[in-house]
Amino acid sequence: MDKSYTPELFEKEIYKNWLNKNYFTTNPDNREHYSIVMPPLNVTGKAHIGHALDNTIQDILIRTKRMQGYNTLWVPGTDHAAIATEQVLVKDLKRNGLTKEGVGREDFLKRGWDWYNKYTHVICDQLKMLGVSCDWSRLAFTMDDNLNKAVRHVFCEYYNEGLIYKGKRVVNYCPSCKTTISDNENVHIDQNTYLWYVRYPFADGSGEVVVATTRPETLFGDTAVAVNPNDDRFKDKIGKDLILPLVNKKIKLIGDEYCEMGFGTGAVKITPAHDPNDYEVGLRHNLEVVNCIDDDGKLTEIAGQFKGMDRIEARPLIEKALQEGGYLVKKEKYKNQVGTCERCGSFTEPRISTQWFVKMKNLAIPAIEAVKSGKLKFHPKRYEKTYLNWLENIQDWCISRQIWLGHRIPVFTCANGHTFASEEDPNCCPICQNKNLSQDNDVLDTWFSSALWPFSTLGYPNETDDLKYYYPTSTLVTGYDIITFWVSKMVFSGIKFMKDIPFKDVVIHGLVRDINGVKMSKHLGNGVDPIDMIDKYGADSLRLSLINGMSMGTDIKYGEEKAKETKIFINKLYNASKFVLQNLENMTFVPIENLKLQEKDKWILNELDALIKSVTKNIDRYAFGVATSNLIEFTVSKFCDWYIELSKVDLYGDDIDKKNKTQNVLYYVLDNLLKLFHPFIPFVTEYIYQEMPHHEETIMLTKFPSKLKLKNLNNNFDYIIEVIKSIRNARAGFNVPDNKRTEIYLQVEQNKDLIYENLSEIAKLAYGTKCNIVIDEPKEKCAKVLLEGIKIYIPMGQLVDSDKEKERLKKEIQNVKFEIERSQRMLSNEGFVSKAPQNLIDNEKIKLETNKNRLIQLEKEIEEYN
RNA sequence: GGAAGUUUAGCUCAGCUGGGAGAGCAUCUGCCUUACAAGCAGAGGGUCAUAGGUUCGAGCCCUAUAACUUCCACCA
Repeated sequence: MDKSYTPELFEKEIYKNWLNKNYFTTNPDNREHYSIVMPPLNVTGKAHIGHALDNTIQDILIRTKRMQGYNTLWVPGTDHAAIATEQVLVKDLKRNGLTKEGVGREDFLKRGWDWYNKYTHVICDQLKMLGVSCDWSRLAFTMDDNLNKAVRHVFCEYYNEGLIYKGKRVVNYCPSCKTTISDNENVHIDQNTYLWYVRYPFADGSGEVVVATTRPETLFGDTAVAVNPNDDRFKDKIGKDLILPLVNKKIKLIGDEYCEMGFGTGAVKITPAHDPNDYEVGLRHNLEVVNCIDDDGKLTEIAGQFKGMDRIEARPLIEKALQEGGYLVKKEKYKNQVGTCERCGSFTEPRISTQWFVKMKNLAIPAIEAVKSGKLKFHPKRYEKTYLNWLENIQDWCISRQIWLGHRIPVFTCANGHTFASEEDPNCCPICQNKNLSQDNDVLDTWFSSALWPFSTLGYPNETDDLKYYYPTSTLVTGYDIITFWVSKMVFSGIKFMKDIPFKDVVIHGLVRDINGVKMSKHLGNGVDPIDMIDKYGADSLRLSLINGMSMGTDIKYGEEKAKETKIFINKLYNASKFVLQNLENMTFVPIENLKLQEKDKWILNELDALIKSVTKNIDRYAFGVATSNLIEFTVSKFCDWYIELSKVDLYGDDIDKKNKTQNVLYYVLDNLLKLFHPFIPFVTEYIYQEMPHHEETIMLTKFPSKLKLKNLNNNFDYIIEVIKSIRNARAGFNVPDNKRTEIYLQVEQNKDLIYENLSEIAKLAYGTKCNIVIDEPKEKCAKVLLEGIKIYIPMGQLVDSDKEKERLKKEIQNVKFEIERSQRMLSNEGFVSKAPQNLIDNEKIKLETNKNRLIQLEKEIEEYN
């Protein structure tokens, strides 16, 4: 082994070997299954740190379950990310002086496929660097033939059941991406703008109505002004005609509850084409729908002189025109929220258009029930609220997008006007056999295909063995940001088409933010590149740094420092392993249960047993951050700081039997520790494991440690640790440098066997040359340490300062007195004595007794100084 | 406007069903002890946001308050 941990020397090689040996590939058998479908990766570029987190968590689960004997399947996959990819391609075309319309749909789609073929392996290779143990032979893509088939099948099922319909709705439209976007993709941001007060005169000259608006450019699409029917100010004027400023068209003043009485001027302009509420009002009052903004976000003909201008840019000019026409009453500063496109950031326009929808009400009901009944669980539980809240207020799902990349809506119309959905591309109309067919131009929302992910990747709509065996999957791991986007859609789709929920546990993690808690973005350049971290610190360091200390569902502040710190820890583990391996020469392997263990051995095995329990428990409850903290704590503070140091006594000693015993324990503990660590840091554990004697082919297929079968591990070796620590403390109190070793004298009253067994250990770890058992106090000038059942003398000649020593004793007396008081207070509290558990009370009594004895000793001691 | 989360050492955060406050980094002191100086040993540092309440006992449960963060929502 190299001097220190150098992951770049072995990570790639190890992964290649795992792949070659097909360890990740699996098929149905008679074991219990554990399956996960990977949230599909967007084929738009590089993996980001969120991918690293999400996939590390999944890999931890898969690797643990695999070692625990389950048939573990992890299906990887990619998503066509229609809008994002289309944008990139359009930009690319533009650079070459082309347009998508220019090259045509067919050619454009071909370019899409070229893109996917080119970039799929980029992101997959990056995941491989992370060490993910998914079954690459099953890599799925949302536009694969089979997934395509699933999408069309599902669409037709919905369609034929009447759950899909075409309708007019006001939807969010991004003029820059030139497509409809879902409510979820419409991001509201705060905006400082103005409120324009505009005068709408009555046609008969009998005064005016003033309305306030934040969007004067939509004025051209106004087809009414609404007031509250109970508003005395306007009551009798309802039904009269108003003149629409600039357009000089007559529109009606209508009464509608939608207009709140106390709000604003009491009157609101109604633009059915460009506001969802106004559209509703329009329906109630049979208003005309006038589009004044076109597909490009430009004003239409109705805007007269402003025709062809961008809606936002036209604003100041419209304001000017209103002013000149005497229509502008005033303009005041105003703060409100506007919708922007999640992808490109441009202002979105609510817009009336014809779209395809899925009726959601009935689909949502069983999806709600699945969570409420406890069949489907979220971890942490609080995210069930997000999920339920959304489903309980569900709106119909707009599934059509006006782009080309993606699954084209399989609805056809023949020359005779028959419309039908078809799973296969049809030759003729099933009603009239007419061969002149045209297909709907829109494609489906990408979430339509990802909604089917847990079963489409397993072969649906075919009834495959995979589907029978692995569905429902076990766990879904994802961020809280797509609970509504994706998780909920998979649940109702699964229930609808597979008659069962798609997974039993949903594990929600937080977002990875930068070290200041700011969301990482290209724009800010504050992103941490996971590949960069892997290059610098190794994949294991990246993985562990993301997981350690994390608590599920809350955001992580992440900076390079964390990977750096983690690498230092892994180096420690690496070196401890190296120490063990270097000292196993001539070891006679003995099964641990056949060894006659020493107290220190029992102690470390006891600690190991506790570790196994807590790691297993915390993985089961998805508290990975706690599991790794425990592992690290054990490694550093138990194994390295104590057991390895203690082991040196026997390893370097003359007693062959003791040496062999210690070698076996070291081996046993390291072997278990590596296995416990493997799911979290797979590479380095495999690397070290391969250096171990008696190893199997790979650590990843070994059995995950379970509770030790050893008996009688209980012991009080902690007492020895206390002895050693108190000697170190006493020395430090006198500023004795660590390299100045002294003899140590012990007056032993209790725990004699334990102490005698560990005399060399105490000497070694407490900077002693030797421990001597004495009956009487030594004549030399010594620092004294008094513990329960033992008096320790450290001869330090000139270094001992009686005043200092007295100070130290005084301080100790103070502490002990405080402890005694505390115990007495508790034990004299009747409530405590009558209600607290017995073991607590007993403990307290013992403590009180011990401290009382100690106080007597200490006081005697200080007496001697005086 | 509705909802959720966070608030613990100088910094980043752990702390499972309530039973004497923890880690890492940073700081200070001493050590190149043959696994590791990317290290070892020791030390300092916290009215667990505030105010009440429940309890024999509260970082943890309840109620208010404050600050920050996030999600959802069509208010001109």
